[in-house]
Amino acid sequence: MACGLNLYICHMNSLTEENYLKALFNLSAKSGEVNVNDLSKQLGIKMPTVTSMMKKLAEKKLVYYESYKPLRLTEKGKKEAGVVIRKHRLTEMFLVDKMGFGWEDVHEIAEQIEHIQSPVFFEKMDELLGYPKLDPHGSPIPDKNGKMLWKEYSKLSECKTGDTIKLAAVINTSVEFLKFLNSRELRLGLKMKIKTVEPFDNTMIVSYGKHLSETLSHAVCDRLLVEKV
Amino acid sequence: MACGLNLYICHMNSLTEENYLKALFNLSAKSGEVNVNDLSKQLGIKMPTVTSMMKKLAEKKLVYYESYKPLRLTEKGKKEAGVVIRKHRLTEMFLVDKMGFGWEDVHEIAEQIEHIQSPVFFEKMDELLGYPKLDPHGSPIPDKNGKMLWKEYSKLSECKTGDTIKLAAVINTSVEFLKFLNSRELRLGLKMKIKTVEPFDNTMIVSYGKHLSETLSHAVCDRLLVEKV
DNA sequence: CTATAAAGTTAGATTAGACTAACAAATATA
DNA sequence: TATATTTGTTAGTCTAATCTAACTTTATAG
Repeated sequence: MACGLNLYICHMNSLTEENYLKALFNLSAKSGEVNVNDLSKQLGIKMPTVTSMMKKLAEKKLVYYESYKPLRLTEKGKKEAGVVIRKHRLTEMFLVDKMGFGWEDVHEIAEQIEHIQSPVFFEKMDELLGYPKLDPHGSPIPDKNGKMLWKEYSKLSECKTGDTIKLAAVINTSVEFLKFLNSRELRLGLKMKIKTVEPFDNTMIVSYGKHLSETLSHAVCDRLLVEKV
Repeated sequence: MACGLNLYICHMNSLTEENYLKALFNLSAKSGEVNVNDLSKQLGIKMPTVTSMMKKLAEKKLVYYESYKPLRLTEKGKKEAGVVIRKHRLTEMFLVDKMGFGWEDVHEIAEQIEHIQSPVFFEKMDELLGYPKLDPHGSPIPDKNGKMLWKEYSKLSECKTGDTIKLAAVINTSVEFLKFLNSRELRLGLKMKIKTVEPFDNTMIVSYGKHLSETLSHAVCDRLLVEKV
């Protein structure tokens, strides 16, 4: 046997396999083509290990794998990755909304809870949360079939002076970045106006809430997704 | 490295080791002396595997191990087992009180969540629950140092005709038993009176709430802990 | 007090998932 | 185009956790 948590019938993916699928899914969404090297870096696992796992996942019909070619998830692989991401994002939402954690503190915990094998557990979360569509960082929560769709957002960095926009999602979810946003009282849903864009470094001066003139570097603006109002 | 969830600094116990510690702790509490064979049966793992794990845990100063002698946890082992059991029972309490699961449905899920490595996660649970002392089955929740103490309960099976008692805990927490108790509306905290004890098979006839005359087999009464009123 | 049964151990094999070293293919650069 | 760099693969090693087969020790029953 040996199926991770010796509780369930085996055609299940191990925790390790789930992490490969998830990483591959996320990288594909971000950068189109994904190489062994990308995945290796993303997971902090050496390339030969990644190669051999790809062969294994290809056997299980979860990825298409051909030597020296880019990696691609099969439909089955996308679905299973999507389900893990669903569990991750539902968990983040639960931790923030129902347990009072800050959005900067939930990733690490969700990273573990996403591997819990218990459909009812996540269904209950979903129900208690009122079937949310987005996680605390504005990323969409895939449906039960792992299907996920992003709304069409723009980057704040692409907006123009005079635009009025609403903060919709963060691209980077590192603790440091989120703490920075906290320190400026920048939250999702916030309406803000772009007062100036410095032409030489693309720094923006924006106003929102009590903040009448806040300066945001290009690095920051490039990591914020917004909806035009 | 390879420390289970490659997130934390290593002197940590693996999920597998935690399961051995927990099983040993629980068996010791129940039956005094614990043999390799007992632990083997409890975990569904063959004896040679148990022997080798005992040697490993002895290296880590978590158990005292001598060939052919009964197994015993060290103080350190008791503490670490206690902490896992604390996480298990806090989780069960959370699942019942905060998520609306029935007491018969929480064991499997808690069995997985108990291995989550995140002190703040369990501290938050504890806080949201108001620092409970008992889990949904009436078992004590160990403190942060893994220290646990049972109140002095009697078995219902040892009570006499005419006794008035309060249901305090269940010994067996199998789904079937808990569903049986549900079907009779038997819940912890319930006050009941013993009307008759059949002398030949120790069946009891009891009354409580709307149930004026309910018959409970010895097998049932022997798995219920009660407080005398 | 032996003989058998039960419990425990040793030795060796297996699997998943990781690694390094060495080689091969693809890509970029001079 | 030739060479160097980056990327990818192969082969082989390692560890944790499991197993089976065979042997040993302790307990049990005549």
